[in-house]
Amino acid sequence: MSAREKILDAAARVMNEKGLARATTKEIAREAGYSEAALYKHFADKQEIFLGVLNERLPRPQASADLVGVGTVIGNLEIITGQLLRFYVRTFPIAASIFSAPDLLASWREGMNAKGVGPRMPSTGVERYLAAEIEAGRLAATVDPWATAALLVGAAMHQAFLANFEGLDEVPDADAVARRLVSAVDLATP
Amino acid sequence: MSAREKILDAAARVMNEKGLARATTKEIAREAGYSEAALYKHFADKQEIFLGVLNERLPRPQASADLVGVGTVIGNLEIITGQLLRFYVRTFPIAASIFSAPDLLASWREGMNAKGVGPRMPSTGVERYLAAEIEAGRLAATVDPWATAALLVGAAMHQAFLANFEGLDEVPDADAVARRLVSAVDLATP
DNA sequence: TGTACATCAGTGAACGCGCGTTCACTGATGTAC
DNA sequence: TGTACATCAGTGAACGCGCGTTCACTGATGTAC
Repeated sequence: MSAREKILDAAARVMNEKGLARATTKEIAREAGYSEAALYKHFADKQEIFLGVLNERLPRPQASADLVGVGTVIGNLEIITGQLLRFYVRTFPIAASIFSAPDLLASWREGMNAKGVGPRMPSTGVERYLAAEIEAGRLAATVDPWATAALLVGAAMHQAFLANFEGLDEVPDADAVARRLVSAVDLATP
Repeated sequence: MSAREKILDAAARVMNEKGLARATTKEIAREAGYSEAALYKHFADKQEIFLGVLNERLPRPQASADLVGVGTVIGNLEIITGQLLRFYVRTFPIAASIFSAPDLLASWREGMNAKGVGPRMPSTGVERYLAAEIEAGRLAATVDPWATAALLVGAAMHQAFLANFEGLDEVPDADAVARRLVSAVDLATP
């Protein structure tokens, strides 16, 4: 593994364990097993290390397009919601940190915009899945894909927030929570 | 207004505008119109200022108990969801910041636990409201108060997060968003 | 094959700066008699 | 009423420290001929 990758791994670990405020060049270098000076052979400055972590070390949400038409819609939404709970619980600590440094947040947002990704990916993914199931005649046309996606994705993020707030690294009984959330949305079949 | 209150106001403003990372004693003092030394006449250290802001300057979620039995359940949930959107959009920047400083997060959590409040207040509030409406016979007993509250509160927080991420200070079309979210949960009447 | 040189990841030590905090002090206000 | 003293919010200047960053250097590896 290249030094660059080791440094990003180390930085991600420090950010997760000690928080952005204590993710200093000294800590990152120590964790990576290099001198502080070595960081500057691979990154222009500290902010570039953080951007590297955000862009290359945050978990990616899973795509749900391949579930269209298979199994049951409710079963699929339970799977998707479970994945979202796991995704957000791992993403939250670092992603939330960034709000303490508006400069970093702005750089990250610009980078994301340039690549056409961003924090709406999970909800637009679920929205597209629901629209496809309506199209496939497996879900009533009265279902609002945007709102339903907003509810499930939002609830997943919120549960992940609560778990992180309490110092947990996973949402307790994630699958049961996912089932209960899905059962409370309005999902008429045609 | 006492110096203590002015300092807390100033700190809250700096935290909102420049972020926790740049909320230095110098900035807070300047914003408050005092010398840095004056801060230490009213607070033991910088962390105590931050805890003061968290405990005394974060908006409080509104209670929804007084809505039971009046108007319509759906109308009330739209009002509640709209309030949640406004609550979270103002709370989010500072609350999220805290995840960059786990020490501060831990102190805050302990203080909250001691007072019996915490980040579950909005969802338990909505949950209690729904349970009361079921009790009052205005909502089917098949509705799951916990899950319904988790969906609406979660979606509100998520929409607030998206707005903040984009640098906005309010959720666009909050009332329309609230209506659409409420319409997508399963709310059978008896 | 041997030799001279170029490249480059990595380092120890130092740099200046801004941070949180403390110090000795001031001056206004209150209190005792 | 006047005087002596106590209290206390607030300050300017300084403190030491840890931060991000740079510097001159090393030594291993690759390359030309």
